[in-house]
Amino acid sequence: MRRDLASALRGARVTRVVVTGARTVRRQHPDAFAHALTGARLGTFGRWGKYLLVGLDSGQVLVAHLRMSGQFLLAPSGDEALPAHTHARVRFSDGRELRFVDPRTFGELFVTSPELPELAGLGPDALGLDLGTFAKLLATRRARLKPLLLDQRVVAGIGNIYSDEILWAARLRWYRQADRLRPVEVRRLHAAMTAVLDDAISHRGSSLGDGQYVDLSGRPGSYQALHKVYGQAECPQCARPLERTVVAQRSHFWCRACQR
DNA sequence: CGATTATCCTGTGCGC
DNA sequence: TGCGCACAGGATAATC
Repeated sequence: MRRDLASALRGARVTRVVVTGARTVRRQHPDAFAHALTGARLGTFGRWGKYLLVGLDSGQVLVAHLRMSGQFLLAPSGDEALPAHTHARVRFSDGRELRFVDPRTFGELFVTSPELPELAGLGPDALGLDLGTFAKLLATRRARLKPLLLDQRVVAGIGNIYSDEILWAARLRWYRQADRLRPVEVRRLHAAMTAVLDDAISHRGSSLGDGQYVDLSGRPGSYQALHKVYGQAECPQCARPLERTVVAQRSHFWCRACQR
């Protein structure tokens, strides 16, 4: 999504902002949000974990999180048909319009200072975390691996799908304690984290049956076809039925034979 | 520090 | 077909 936004909107000038969903812009008054954005030119497009960071020429930053059901959709000039659950619209000087669509309204948008005070406490991004730093981070945590990978304060950017895929690729069980991994296991976990996330991004993400996640043009990703365990019935390695266990209030899929 | 639970919402798919 | 229920990509506050 970051890459899509960057290639479509770098340098675009905001001419009008309409907020129709108060829950979507809830950290600040919608009028203040609209005011901070109107007239700004979009410059840089960053990402920290699951947060999208759009640098504005005003020096401020537009922060977005899609949460469970959020979508960014870019409509061509003249397209007036609004999708259901459109909560915010950002119009550009060339007539195009960026829509934030979000049925469950968990997603959010806000404009803040480049110091990103709202994101204090967010851990380092999972991509770009070197092995040594990752190993130190694990060595200080007693938590089990599945909850640890989901904890954005520890490592930012891994959700329920990818934590399952990463643990399977690393051949590690969800309840292994982070500070008790052997060095070879830490290396496997780090390699799996990097490989799974890189692969998922190059396949443009995972879109499940209800098509919630789509790209800026409304097209689904294709990584779901490569899921090894998430939502699957049997292990692609050993063909045995996968376990499905509730961990940290989420469904976790794992193989009793292949993961230790 | 770590785990567990409830909560914020709407849509979908299932069994009956 | 219609109804009630379980469940869904996430994060956070409260509680133990």
